[in-house]
Amino acid sequence: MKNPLGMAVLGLLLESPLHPHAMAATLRERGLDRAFKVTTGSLYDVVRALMREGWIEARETVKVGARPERTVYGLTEVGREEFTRWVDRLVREPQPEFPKFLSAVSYLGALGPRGAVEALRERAERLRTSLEEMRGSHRDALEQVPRLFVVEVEYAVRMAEAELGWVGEIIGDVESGRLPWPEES
Amino acid sequence: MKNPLGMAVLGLLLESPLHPHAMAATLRERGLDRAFKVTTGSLYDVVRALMREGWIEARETVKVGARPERTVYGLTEVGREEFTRWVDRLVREPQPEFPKFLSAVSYLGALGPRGAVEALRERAERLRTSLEEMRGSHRDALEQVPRLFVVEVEYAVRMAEAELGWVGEIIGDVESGRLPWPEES
DNA sequence: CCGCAAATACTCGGTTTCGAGCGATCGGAG
DNA sequence: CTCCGATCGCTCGAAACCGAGTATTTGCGG
Repeated sequence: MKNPLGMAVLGLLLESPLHPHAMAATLRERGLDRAFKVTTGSLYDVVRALMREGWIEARETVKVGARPERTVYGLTEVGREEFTRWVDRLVREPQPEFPKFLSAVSYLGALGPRGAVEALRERAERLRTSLEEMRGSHRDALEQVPRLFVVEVEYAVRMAEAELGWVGEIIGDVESGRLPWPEES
Repeated sequence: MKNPLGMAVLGLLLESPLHPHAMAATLRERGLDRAFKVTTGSLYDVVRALMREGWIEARETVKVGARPERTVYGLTEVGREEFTRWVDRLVREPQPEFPKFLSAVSYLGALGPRGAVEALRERAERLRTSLEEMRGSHRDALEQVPRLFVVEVEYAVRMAEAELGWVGEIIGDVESGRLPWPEES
C-alpha cells in the first residue's frame, strides 16, 4: 500500500460508506484531485488492495436498473487506525520526491542563457495565472468550510510563490551575469 | 517517452558515449540522483525506449573477461535536438504534481490539534537537517564546478526553506487557535 | 416525445516501473 | 595464495498504473 489515493479513499470512508465512482466524484467536488492523482483505473485497483489488507469491507451491492452494480465499501476498525498512522507518517517524514522541474533545471545549461531566460519567463507567467486560480478557489472554499479543510491549498500556494520567486531571481542572475554560462555563450 | 530519467541519459551522452551502468554511476557521483529517480531496472528500460525512438544508438559492445557485455550508447543528431526540446518543455510548463506531503496535509485534521503539531514538529526538524546537508553539498560542489551546474540544488534548498517556513507558521496557528479544529477537539 | 450529450459505473489489457536476484570479477586483509 | 565483501553489469517477472472502451440511464433542447 503505497499509493496515496488509498489514503484519500480511507479519508472519505471515515465520513460514510461509498462506492468507487462516488469516491472519485466526491474527491473532485472537494478539489482534492489537486492533491491526489485520481484516475478511474487506479481507483479500482486501490480499492481492491485496501480490501486485501482488510482496511475496508464491502457493505452492500446495489443494482439500480440495468447499470453496472455498485459495490459500497465501508471502513473497518483496522482501516480507521491505519489511516491516521498513514497521515502521521507522511506528515512526519519528508519523502524523496522528483518534481519534473527539478530534473529540467539540472540541465538548464542546455538552453543557453537566452533560451533559459525565455523559457523561465514563460514558466513565471504560467505560475502567476495558476496562483491566481488557487487563491480564488481558496477564497471561495473558505466561505463554505472551516480553514482546516483547505490548508493544503495554502501549502500549494506557498510553494508556488516560492518557486515563482526563485525563477524571478534566476532570470535576474542570468541577465546580470551573476549566473554565467561556461563554454559557448 | 515520459520518464525524466530519459532526459538525464540524453544529458549525459551529450558529453560522451557511455554504457548504462556508467550512466547510473555518473548520475550518482554528480548528485543528480536527487533530481532523477535512478533505479537500475528503469534505466535499462529507458535506454531501450530511447533506442526505439532513435535518439541514441549503440556504438560498440565491449566484452571484458567473462562479465556481461557492456553496450556503449551514444547520442544521435535527433537525440541532441529532442534533448533541448525536452528540457525547454519542462522548464516552460509547470506539470501537475502530487507530492505526498500535499496529500497528507489534506487530511491533517485526522491527527487532532495535538497530534498534528507533534508530527509537524518532527517534520520541521527533519527538514532542518536535510537543509543543512543540501547547503553543505552545495558549498562543496561550488568549489569544483561553475554555479550553473548546481542551480538545481539552489532550487531544492529554496523549496525546502519555504516548506519549513510554512510548517512553522501552521504550528503557530494551531497553537494560537488561529487554525481551529472543528468538531471533537 | 425524440434524439443526443452528459452522467453513471466499471472492466480490461497494454504499458511502465521496479527491485530482487544472478553471475561474474576485483581488491586487499590475513 | 585464498577467501570475502564490494563492485560490475544486466535480466526478469511481478506489480502498479492508467486510459480507452462499454453499456446504461438521465436530462433537456427543440
